[in-house]
Amino acid sequence: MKRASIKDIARIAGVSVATVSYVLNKKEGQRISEETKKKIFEIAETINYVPNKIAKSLQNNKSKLLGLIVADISNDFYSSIARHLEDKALKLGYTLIIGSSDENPEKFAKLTELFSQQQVDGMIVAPVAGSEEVLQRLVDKSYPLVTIDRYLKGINLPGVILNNREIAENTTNFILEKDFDQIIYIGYDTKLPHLLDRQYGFEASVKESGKDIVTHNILVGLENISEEIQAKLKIVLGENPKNTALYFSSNKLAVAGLSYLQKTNIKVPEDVSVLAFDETEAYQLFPAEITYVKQPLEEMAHEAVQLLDMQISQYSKTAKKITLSGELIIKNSTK
Amino acid sequence: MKRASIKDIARIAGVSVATVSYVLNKKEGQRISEETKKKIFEIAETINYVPNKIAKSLQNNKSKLLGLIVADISNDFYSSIARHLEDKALKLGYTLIIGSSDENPEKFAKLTELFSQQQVDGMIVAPVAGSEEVLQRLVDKSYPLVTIDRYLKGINLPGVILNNREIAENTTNFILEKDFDQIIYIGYDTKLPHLLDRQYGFEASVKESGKDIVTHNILVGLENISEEIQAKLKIVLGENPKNTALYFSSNKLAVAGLSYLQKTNIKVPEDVSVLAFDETEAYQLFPAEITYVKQPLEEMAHEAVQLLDMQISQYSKTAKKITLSGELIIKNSTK
DNA sequence: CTGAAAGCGCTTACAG
DNA sequence: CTGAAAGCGCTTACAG
Repeated sequence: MKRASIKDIARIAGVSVATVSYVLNKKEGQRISEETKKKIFEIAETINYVPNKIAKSLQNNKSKLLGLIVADISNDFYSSIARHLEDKALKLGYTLIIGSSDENPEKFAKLTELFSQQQVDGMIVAPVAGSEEVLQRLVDKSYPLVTIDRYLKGINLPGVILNNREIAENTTNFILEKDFDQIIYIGYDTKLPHLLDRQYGFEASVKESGKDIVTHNILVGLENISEEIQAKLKIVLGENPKNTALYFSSNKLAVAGLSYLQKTNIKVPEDVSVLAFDETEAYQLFPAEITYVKQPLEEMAHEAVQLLDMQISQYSKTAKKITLSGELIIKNSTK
Repeated sequence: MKRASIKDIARIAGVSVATVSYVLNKKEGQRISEETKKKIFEIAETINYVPNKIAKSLQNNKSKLLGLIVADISNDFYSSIARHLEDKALKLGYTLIIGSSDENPEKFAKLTELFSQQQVDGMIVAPVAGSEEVLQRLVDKSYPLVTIDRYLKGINLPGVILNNREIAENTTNFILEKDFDQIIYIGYDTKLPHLLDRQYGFEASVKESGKDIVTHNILVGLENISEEIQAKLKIVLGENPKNTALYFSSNKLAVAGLSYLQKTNIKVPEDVSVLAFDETEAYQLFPAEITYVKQPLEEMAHEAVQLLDMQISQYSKTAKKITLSGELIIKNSTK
């Protein structure tokens, strides 16, 4: 069906499209008679007029669309962020286009291209390894952009980030104080700086403590996380682990690891203590309540949208970074 | 910055915009010299030309945007669906705009309005109670639309749905065969037909079986699901439940309920058996593996996008419904 | 083989 | 108080 346009209204009302446009946009300055206004509103109502934002976009070069690229929208962490971003964006009149990169730089590049074609006013991205060039190109074109969750080395992008290194150090110190015989860091085999920061923070704290303690790093790929973690935990923990701490650097890893502890009947926190990054409702189903690092997701979303909106409105063109603090929520999985 | 347009290319190449447009869109019929073609492609490349889909949209009345409205994108179930929809949509050249309704008909209406203004080519919606009128209006305007997960009474919309009633009956029969003393259905206090179908299916099967068995319905609101379920389970299960089955009609409910069993140390499946609708990775952390009804999410997404695309392309204007079957995945939470 | 021109649905500076 | 007209970046039927 053909949708009603401003032209239809003008024709029916017997005025010009300009007048209709002025009235519908409630422009001051232009003084239109109350009578005409009323007539126009009535007609718009009855013929079910819906403004065509596309036409408006073309005119004023603002689509009111924001592109969001995450690794995978079905991941708890990202869908929570997406939800908060959606709310914040809506408040400023933006709607969200989403795409999942699957950690694939080609797909990431394709999504930026697609979004760019769709004329999004800006993008919020969780960059993948190998996407430096694509992002640099966007920045060079001064495309409004803000990173979230992640950041890349060797390229300076505006973004909101967690104090990964610092919170990793603090939380590792928290663990160290408890005098475990063995501490195991479970992370990703990755080049992504935000994850490496967690790992290095962990390692630095252990080293600094000067404690004579056994540590292991279990680093897994992105495929078969569960299988890999379970196999490696089996080796490192052995049959009868005692006085050991597990430090998981993400909720996905934690779920995989906890599942193993569950199956093998290893007691938390009696035998093994557990600390994890990020929340997930899954923790509710584990016998012990999990001590975790809480990321301020809502605040992150708020700052990200804010930062982006400022770039879009030209208030700011600098690669401003906002660092937010994680918070250790201590439960009973760490004795 | 000003983005390069087709006009810039034309000017530099010394040809008309029409020629550029033909070349860039690889239109046959128009026969342009290889030389001109090559020149145009080169210029497009060097000045970093990105086509403006907005302009194209205005011209051909196709935005290649699909609107997705779910109850809450941060919900596991919907973010999984969203992921599949994203993939399917991308294959057909569409990108996805998302919005969360929060079960609020006003917000739902606002989102449809917003998406409509953004000229989405069609919408995939999980309708909320009270959104009948808004949806009817869209249908009347023959706006391409398909429902997913949910459906409403008294309005005939194209959509893909689960065989809720049937799978509820079948799975209830599965439970009934096991001769429990008590079976408890945990569902929502709702008017949403897809959930009522599950409840009625359960009730019908129990009745039909003619078994002299105690049944309870625990129906909760949307706020404080956990607290409400836990309080009610406490009353119904008592201190020392035996030979009882719990039938959860969603994964959210199941997580809340399982969390309670966990805390109160009620053994699954020794004392209480559990069956739930939908998966969630959270189940991994529960001591017993949960028997659940698996919805074919990928297939649903596929059919939904297909159905929508057919409407958009005018192949089909009928309110076609596609019903897919749930599958009972039997694990050891049901003894 | 290529171009001039109209048009998609709006906005807005300008004129009256 | 209101309208004619140009323009946003494209596409496409038509003419040559």
